[in-house]
Amino acid sequence: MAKLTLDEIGRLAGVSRATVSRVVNNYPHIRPEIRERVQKVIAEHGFYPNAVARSLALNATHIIGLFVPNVVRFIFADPYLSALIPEISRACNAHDYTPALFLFHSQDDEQKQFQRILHASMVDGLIVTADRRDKEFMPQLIDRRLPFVLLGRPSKFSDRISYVDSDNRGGAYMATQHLLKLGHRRIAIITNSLNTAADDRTEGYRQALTEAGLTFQPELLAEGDFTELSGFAAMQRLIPHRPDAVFVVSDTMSVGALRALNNAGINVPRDMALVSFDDLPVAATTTPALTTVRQPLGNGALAVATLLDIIKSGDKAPRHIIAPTELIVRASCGAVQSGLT
Amino acid sequence: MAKLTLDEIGRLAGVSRATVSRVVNNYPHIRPEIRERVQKVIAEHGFYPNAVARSLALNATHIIGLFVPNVVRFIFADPYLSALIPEISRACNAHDYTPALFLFHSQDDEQKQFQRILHASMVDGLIVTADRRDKEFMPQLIDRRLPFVLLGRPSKFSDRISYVDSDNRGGAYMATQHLLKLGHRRIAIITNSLNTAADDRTEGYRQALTEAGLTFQPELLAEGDFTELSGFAAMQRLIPHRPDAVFVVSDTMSVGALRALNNAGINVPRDMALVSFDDLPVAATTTPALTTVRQPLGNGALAVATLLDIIKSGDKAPRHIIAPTELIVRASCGAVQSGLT
DNA sequence: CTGAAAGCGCTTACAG
DNA sequence: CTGAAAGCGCTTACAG
Repeated sequence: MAKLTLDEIGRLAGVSRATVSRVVNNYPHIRPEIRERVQKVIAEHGFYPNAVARSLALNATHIIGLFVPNVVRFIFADPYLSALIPEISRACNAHDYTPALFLFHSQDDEQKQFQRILHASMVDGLIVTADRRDKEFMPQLIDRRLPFVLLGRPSKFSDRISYVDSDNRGGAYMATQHLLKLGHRRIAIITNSLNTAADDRTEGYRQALTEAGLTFQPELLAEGDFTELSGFAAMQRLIPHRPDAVFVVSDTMSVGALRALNNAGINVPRDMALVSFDDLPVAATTTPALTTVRQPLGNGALAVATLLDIIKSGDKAPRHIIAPTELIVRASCGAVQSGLT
Repeated sequence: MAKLTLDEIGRLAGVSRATVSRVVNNYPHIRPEIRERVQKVIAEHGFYPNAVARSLALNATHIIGLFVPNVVRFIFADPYLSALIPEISRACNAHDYTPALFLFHSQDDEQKQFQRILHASMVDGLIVTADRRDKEFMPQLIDRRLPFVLLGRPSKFSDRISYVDSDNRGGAYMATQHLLKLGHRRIAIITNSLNTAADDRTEGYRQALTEAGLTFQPELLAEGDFTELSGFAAMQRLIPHRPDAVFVVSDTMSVGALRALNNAGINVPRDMALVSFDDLPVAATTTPALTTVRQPLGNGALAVATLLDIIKSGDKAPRHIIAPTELIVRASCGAVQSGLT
């Protein structure tokens, strides 16, 4: 079947293409008999408006881009992206938008394509995952006035950028406070300095310590890089310093940490309390940590909703969404405590 | 900066928009001084052709869709999609195509969007992941003449469809033969009937048994559903039948199988040989099976290449790509045997 | 309520 | 080698 156009449908129904267009777009003021005549022709012959022509006329494509600089970091680290992509897809489907992928595997990729994405008008907006290398992109993105939402707190320009972030500081604060309430005093942290999420979690940890009258002990902080292996190594470095509890800023690293504890014959939770921060909106298949901070709402879906709000309202005022976290206490007490901070 | 058009660049350079278009598209027969004049204007003011207008004029969008019916199956099963998506993205980037996602989370999603994808001309082609529910889509896809490539062997219409598949039968045959050579005779299989990949792997297993003069023992076959947990349960059902080796048709299920063996105090590989089939093109972070069948080339990249070949050549003759598998022997012998079948 | 016409920003056959 | 013009398939202000 050849693709039909508005013109041809119009001819078949004995009306102009303008009228067919109006029928298709549910424009209200059309004589009922005309509307029906057109609808009948469409039902018989099938008609699907050409999306490209529509986009050109309306200057909007209904496509939003997922822009991920530095993908490699994710692929070899944790399943963040794997959870994010289906979530964004789902949210887009619900709003009749199509997600396009701009995952950059090399600096080369980035250079070559960023300008094109920015200027070719093929997307109505962008969801950008935060990365240390943000800074290169942000000024241009801001300048271009292309609607976009950052996933994660930006390290710069926060007042001029819309973003969706987890309450990393609050979650880490809850986690640490939980450990303090259990009576622990030598609470270690496995963290890193790869993104603002880790920064904020470290800050929440320190804040809880300080408020409890404890001073931060540098030897109880070990850095990883979000991989399981780095969690393992970090825990091994911590063990000699005899922590009685550890807060791990990512679930994947906590798998490694747990293994290191097992290897050392340290039983969790009997000999050592462990709380991890779960990045995944979707329930992870295996959450190894006994107690975990996680986030009930998916940031990806929030980002889509925020982006579409910006696109549709035309109001570019920056939105800052901080999604609440909750503490899931497993093992002994088994209760689920939920709380906003 | 306002977006410039061909017309405006033309005005600035004192030429027609046709000439600017030719310069931008590297049309050869242009007087050098004119070309330079135009290029200078473009360099000064910046110009990025509007992708949508271009698509309309050329009747090609340079977008290809990744069409995944029944996503849920993947999300809760194994990391197949997580590996596939970045791979497809990468291949698209390399060819200056943009991947769009059509992941369907519900039957509703599918119904609503499939027709639109098919007819709206927003994609130049589709990569479709094979699924038991293919049959609903295939006839329409074929009818519509939209170029597409199936990832996996179709259960129907194979002669009229282009597809990229792993050599599942060959790989399973190799795996089983390997176990036979090691002297095993009671070789169990953990498989399922969820897709043709599993079917073909089961067939390769049976073929190797038959050629070795063994008869297939139904009690040595257990079904799972690609999840780790199902592998665990399947292994538990097999243990009473005292296999001396087991071939697991997916890596994820083999993790579960391994756990069941551990629980039962059966040591791998000392007391029981285990070979798994690794679906992941990217080296999996943790391949638990000691010996594994895997595939060096990513099917996603092959699918992109095949699809673009169809699109660009205009030749719709079905392509059937069977990617070779190799047996990676770990543990004791440690050698890597590679072979086509 | 409906149609003719202009416009969205490109490409390219055609004429010169 | 270059430009005027038609065309891609829609939308919508304008006129009636």
